[in-house]
Amino acid sequence: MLQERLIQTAIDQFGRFGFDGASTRAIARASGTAMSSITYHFGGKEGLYLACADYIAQKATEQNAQGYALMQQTADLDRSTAIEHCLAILDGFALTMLHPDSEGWARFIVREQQAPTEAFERLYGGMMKAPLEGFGRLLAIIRPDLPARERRALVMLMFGQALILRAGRASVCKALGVDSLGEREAKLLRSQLRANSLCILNGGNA
Amino acid sequence: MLQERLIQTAIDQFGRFGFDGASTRAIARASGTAMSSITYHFGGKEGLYLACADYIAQKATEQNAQGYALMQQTADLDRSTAIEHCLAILDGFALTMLHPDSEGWARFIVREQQAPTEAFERLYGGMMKAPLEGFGRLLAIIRPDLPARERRALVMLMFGQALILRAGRASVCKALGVDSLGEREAKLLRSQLRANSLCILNGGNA
DNA sequence: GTCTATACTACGATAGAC
DNA sequence: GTCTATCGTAGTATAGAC
Repeated sequence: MLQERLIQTAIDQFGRFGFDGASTRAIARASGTAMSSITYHFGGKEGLYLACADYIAQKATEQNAQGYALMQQTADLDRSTAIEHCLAILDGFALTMLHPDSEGWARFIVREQQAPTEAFERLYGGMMKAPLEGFGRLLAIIRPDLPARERRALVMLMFGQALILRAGRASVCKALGVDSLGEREAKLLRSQLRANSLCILNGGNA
Repeated sequence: MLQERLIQTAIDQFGRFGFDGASTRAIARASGTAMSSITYHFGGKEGLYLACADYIAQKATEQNAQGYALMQQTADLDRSTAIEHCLAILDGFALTMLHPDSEGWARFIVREQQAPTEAFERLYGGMMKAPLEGFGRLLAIIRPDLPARERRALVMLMFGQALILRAGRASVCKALGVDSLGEREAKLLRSQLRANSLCILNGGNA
């Protein structure tokens, strides 16, 4: 479909060059159509930008369906099961951050976080709010000693460990002495993330 | 000085709009000079961009002088002192990420990490390499059980917890239910970061 | 629906006055 | 060293053909 092709190209270009740096001409050309198609389908450059945010949120939600499942029925979970769910969710997030496919849209999101616009509202509501709150509910089971405020802070810090794999990718590569993160590095980082997370989750009882 | 004013303005504009999105005209205008001054002093837009990277690395190094001090003499430290040094360094990094002043140049760096250019080489060599390696040496004292490879991964994951306070600022604010991170939130996040880090550093012995 | 053609604005680089 | 003026290029938006 033309609209989808335009959006996919646009996500890459907006992520790479930013809203101002990307050009509708180049996006249209790379999508094999004329620039005025963007005006027709999305009303202009800004409409296309917002459509990109919606598209990312929708695709991410679809792709992370099993992660969502782990966060839904949190009512009657025992502690060790909740811990395994947390570890699985974090590992899933790390896998996404490590996966080459996330490069394009992750750039888009990281850029939005630096200077949030209307597009960020759609991204947060569409793909972040539910997972973060679900993770927080699991934490409530695992660390009942922590007040809700501390729990919310803890959620973000734990996700930060995985976020750096994308947002600080260049530094991670340098620090590990590699040009890119391959299978070997992914394995290393994921197992270290799991170990760290276990320490943190058990922190209240250590 | 005119050159410094140009650089400071440019860091803000490049960080906000990216290399292509920022305009030399706007940078010059906001600095109270003509666009051709950029050509004269820096050779052009790209020269100004690289000068920004050098400026950031230099200022960050100056400002973090005490953090560097904590990482130099690592030879004969006992374990609990090394732990306190690690916690202090991480807290210093978190403080920088939380400080409003870092907003401008942090945006510049986060952007560079997404699509590294020559400027990233200067940033890494000028302000990241030494701190990350120093932190790694402290970790070698604290967690002698960990191989060097695992240690390097651990360093990055730990810094990730603090990095999200800048790179994922918009999400952190949303998750905490605030519009911006004030004193209250800073205190909360820093103490939770300290608690997490203690758990991780003691992980090998728990 | 998708194209071409056009109007208008802004960009970076550079030459030359002072 | 800093300015103004100008050139060539590229941006978005829009009108109108098909």
